[in-house]
Amino acid sequence: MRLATWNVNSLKVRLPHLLDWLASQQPDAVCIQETKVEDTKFPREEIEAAGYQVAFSGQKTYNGVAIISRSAPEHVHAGIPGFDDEQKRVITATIQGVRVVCAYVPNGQAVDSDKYQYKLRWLAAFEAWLATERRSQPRLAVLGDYNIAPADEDVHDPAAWKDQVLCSAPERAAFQRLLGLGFKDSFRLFPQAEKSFSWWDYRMMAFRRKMGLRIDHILLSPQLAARCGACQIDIEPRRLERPSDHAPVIADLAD
DNA sequence: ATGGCTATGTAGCATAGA
Repeated sequence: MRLATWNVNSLKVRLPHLLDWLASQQPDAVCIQETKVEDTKFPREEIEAAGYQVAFSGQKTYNGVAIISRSAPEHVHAGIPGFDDEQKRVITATIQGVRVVCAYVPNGQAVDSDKYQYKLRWLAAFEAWLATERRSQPRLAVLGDYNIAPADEDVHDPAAWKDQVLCSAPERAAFQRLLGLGFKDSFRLFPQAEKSFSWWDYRMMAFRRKMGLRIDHILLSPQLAARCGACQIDIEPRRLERPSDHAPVIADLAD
């Protein structure tokens, strides 16, 4: 089973890239973030024509998440239960017996901002919910844009990013608490090239200069981690015309 | 160098991203 996550930064603009990528990579399920589209305007037909099914939770302009899968998504649920949030950041579905959580963690803007406080509150609610899910779902995968670079090796310039949003100690601690629930960061289950990143700023030719961060992650419960044979970041879509600023991350699980 | 791109909503720029 091939699982993937990709922040597309507008599903409308990136739909051609996504359809090409589905055809070339043949994933079984893809978690999409920043669709930026209302549910009534979701491009369902185009994706279904490519042989995939969809579950989505979106809004105008901002946020928005979707799960695209070969087989029918079952037991679909949007949001974090018990956490009141107008921002559409989570959708969950069972696919081929795997409970798949697609998450778009708040960016946080700056460590001294209200949005940063919202990010930390959001992460606390997310952790509490995943702790309960872990008990009932042995095959649990949490994919998405975490907006957290877990360690300095995930940052092109750790000194410049020290204590900045995406890299601050409270955010990294929140990420470690998720790992503390028993999840594995699938990317780090394997040897990886240095300067492996999943996001590069649009400005300053950051991609060409390899100035990025690794903030998109695939967390796997122990039972799934034991089945994981590979995890990679596919930077090819970042080279295209009018790319998303994020690259997809792919994990392969043995059947 | 505190900018530098890009997308959206909306018709000039403001907001947000990371």
